[in-house]
This record gives sequence, C-alpha cells and structure tokens, in this order.
Amino acid sequence: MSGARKIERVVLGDQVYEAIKERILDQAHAPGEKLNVDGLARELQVSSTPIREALARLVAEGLVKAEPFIGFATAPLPDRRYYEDVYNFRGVIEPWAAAEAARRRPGPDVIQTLRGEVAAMMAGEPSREYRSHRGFTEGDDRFHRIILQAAGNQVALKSYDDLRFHLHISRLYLTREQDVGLTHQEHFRIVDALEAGDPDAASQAMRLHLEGSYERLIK
Amino acid sequence: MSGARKIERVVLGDQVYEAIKERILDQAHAPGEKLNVDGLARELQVSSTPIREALARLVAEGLVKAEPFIGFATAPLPDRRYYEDVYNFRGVIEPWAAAEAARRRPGPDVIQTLRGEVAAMMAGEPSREYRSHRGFTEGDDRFHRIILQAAGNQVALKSYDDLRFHLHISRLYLTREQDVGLTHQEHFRIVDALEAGDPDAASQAMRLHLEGSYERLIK
DNA sequence: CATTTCAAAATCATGCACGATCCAAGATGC
DNA sequence: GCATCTTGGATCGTGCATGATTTTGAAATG
Repeated sequence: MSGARKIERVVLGDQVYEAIKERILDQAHAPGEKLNVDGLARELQVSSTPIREALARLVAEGLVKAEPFIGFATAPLPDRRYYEDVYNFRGVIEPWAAAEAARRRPGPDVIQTLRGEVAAMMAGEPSREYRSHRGFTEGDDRFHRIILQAAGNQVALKSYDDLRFHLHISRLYLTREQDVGLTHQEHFRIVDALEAGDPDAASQAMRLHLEGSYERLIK
Repeated sequence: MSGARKIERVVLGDQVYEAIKERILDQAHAPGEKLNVDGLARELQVSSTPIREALARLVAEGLVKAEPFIGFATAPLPDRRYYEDVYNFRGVIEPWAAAEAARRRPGPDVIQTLRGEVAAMMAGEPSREYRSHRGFTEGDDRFHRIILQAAGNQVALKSYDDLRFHLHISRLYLTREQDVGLTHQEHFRIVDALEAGDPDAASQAMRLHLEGSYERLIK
C-alpha cells in the first residue's frame, strides 16, 4: 500500500513540450525567432511528431505563433498597448485576489512562503549575471501566484497563469537593476496586510505595487 | 488592388479542430466521453496526425482532457465549486468591463448589435426544441463577449474566451425554460446603461445580471 | 453455480520514416 | 531592371510498427 508509488508514464510529447518551453524562457530563442521542426527534432533526438504536438500546445498557450505552410516562431515581444491591457487587467484581478486572500486569513505556512520568496529575491546577486536576473523574475512570478492561490479561486488562478509566460519574458527583457529595491518594499507591504488579515490594506498595497510595476516596465 | 482576394491556405488540422469543437458544442459527445483517435480519423476521412494536433489544441483550451497512453476524452461537467469560482471571477471582470465600455461611449453600431442579440434571443422558439436552446446559449455568449470587446481590453477579452466553452456547455445542459424572461430583462438594463454612457449603472446592472444568472444556474 | 484468476487477443495511443505539397530565394532570360 | 523558372528546404499528411491498455473468454477455485 504505502510503497505503491505512482509510476510515471512519460510521453515524449510532454517532455518535448517542457524542453521547448524551458528553452524559450531561457532566452535560447529570441522573440519572433523561427522554430525549425526538423532542427528541434535532431537536437532533442526525437522524431518530428512529438515536436509538432508540443508546438501545437505552445501555440494554444500563446508562447508560439504558427503560420500555415511557413512554420512556427516564438511569439514576438508584445507592444506597449498589450502591456497596458495586461496591467489594467491585473489591476482589477489581483487587488481583489489580495483582499480575498486576506479575508480568508492565510495560514502561517503561506505567509512563511511569501516571506521566503521576498527574502530570496533580495538575496539575489546584483544581477548583471543572467541567472539571478531570471531568479528574480521567477520569484516575482511565484509571489503573485501564491496570492492568487490563497484567494482560493481556480479560475482567477488560471487566468493569471495564462499571463505568466508573457510577463516572464517581458520582465526578462525589460527589467532594470534599480527597480529591484522598490519591488521589494511593495512586496513587503502586501505580505504585512495579508498577515494582518486586512482586506482593504492588502487590496490597496497590491494596487500600488502593480501601478509601480507598470511605471517601471514601460519607461 | 480591390480584386486581390486573400487565398485561404487551409491546413487540415485547423478544419479538424473546428469540426471536433463543433461536435462537442453540438453535444454529439457527452461530457467525459472517450474520444477515439482512429475513429475520428475514419469519420473525418483524414489520417490520425491532424486529429492529434487538433486534440492537443483542445486539451490546451480545456475542452478535452488527455491521459497518457489511455487517450483523449471530452472534459467532464465541472462541479458546483467550479461554477462558484467562475461566477465570482466574472463578477469581478464583467462589471468592470461594462463600466469601462460605458466610459468609452460605445458607438451606435455596438448598441445596435447588442439590441439585435437581445431581440433574437427573445424571438427564439419556446425551446424544448434543441436548436433554439443552443441559439439562446450562443446569443448570451455573444452578448457578453461584445461588451468585453467594447471595453477595449484584449487581455480581459481573452480571459473571457477561455471560459466561454465551459459556460456554453454548462448552460446547454443546465439552463431552464423559465429563466429566459429574467435574463432578457437584465440584458435590457445593461444595454440601456451602456447607451446612456453611465459606467456606474452599467457596472451595477451587470453585477445584478451575473448574480441572477448564478442563482438560476445552481438551483 | 458464482466468482476469481489469468492469459491471450483485440484495441488503441504513440512515435517514426517517407512522400507530397508548398514557400522562399537564387538563377536565367528578355 | 523586371518577370519567370528552377532548386533547395521546410511543412504537412499518410501509413505503419511498436508497445501499452483493455477486454474477452476459459479455466480454476470456493
């Protein structure tokens, strides 16, 4: 019984999907770059079928664009208009989610995890270094995602997940060094409000953070 | 110039995708029903590759679930918890979108289209008839979508589109006859507020409509 | 006789190689 | 210099081989 560990049934398409996603998030492919199916097949040592399946999924998620009879390419960096929409949207969802999370009184484990993320983001090397740059971005991702999770609405969580990759990439290409300190402070205030169980304060802190985040992004 | 019609390069995978989606929305496959790749290939007169590509996309959109080495199946009807989340989420997004749309003063063509949808939904046969049942559902879909569009935020629009199919199916399986009249009145109030360019009234009308809609759905 | 066990066959998902089709770019002709 | 042809390369679709899963059916057990 207890020893019955679940056998991992591995489908090649899944692994290829993860591999390509990782490559894009690793900036191994620039935005808008063409993705050669045969080339990927050779590099990943599989046939073209799993590649195409994986790319089809990535297309549906918006990370990859497909042109009939021409091929696949990584999604281009969105224009300013798109970011404006994204932040307006987040400005509606996330303050609400933060209030909801505060109302539900997140457990100490959640607070602990959030503080851990904040601390880890601060501890990152002064990043001209690529790795820490990515580490910062991923930490920010997780921070916001945890709050969406704590709000307990799976639909809202999914809508955030759909934005994550685009946000991840844009942050990767557009984040500046001096922004780190400000982000840090804003995150702190959000966690404090959550811990205090104060919905209004949490909502307000999140709103301010997103506004600041947007300002930093577009300049 | 004017005669330069765009040649539609058609990929089989796209057509298969539309065909299967249509089948699911047509209730040709019950929720949770298994989808046989070879069977679909024979029925649609194509090989299995386009089928799998289409199914992979449908999986990414949540209409179809995939289990490794077992196959594909249409997504099961969600539980009550899910609908609660959906309507809480819509209760945040759509009132905001309605206010935004009112603020932008939608043109007379948009108002006209909305009134057209409302009228068409009312004109539908007293539906024990299946067709009009579906017609009602699709009309409701389009009504809400037009408002999201009028709000001018493509991210919010996409988040709604991600919910549309699930909503469509649940409405198809769960809508009652006596609900039609109430829906109709609520839609009217929303259009009026949009036409008047009154953000608060639009937001409020949308909120009431969603609350009513939710009540009708879960009982 | 009902129920369980177990093996073998049928069914089906998955991945691969190959051929057909189509796009892009360089070469040729005027 | 412009249009047409040709070649290279890539995508798209098909058929088939392989391995996993499910079902069938018969034997064995209680």
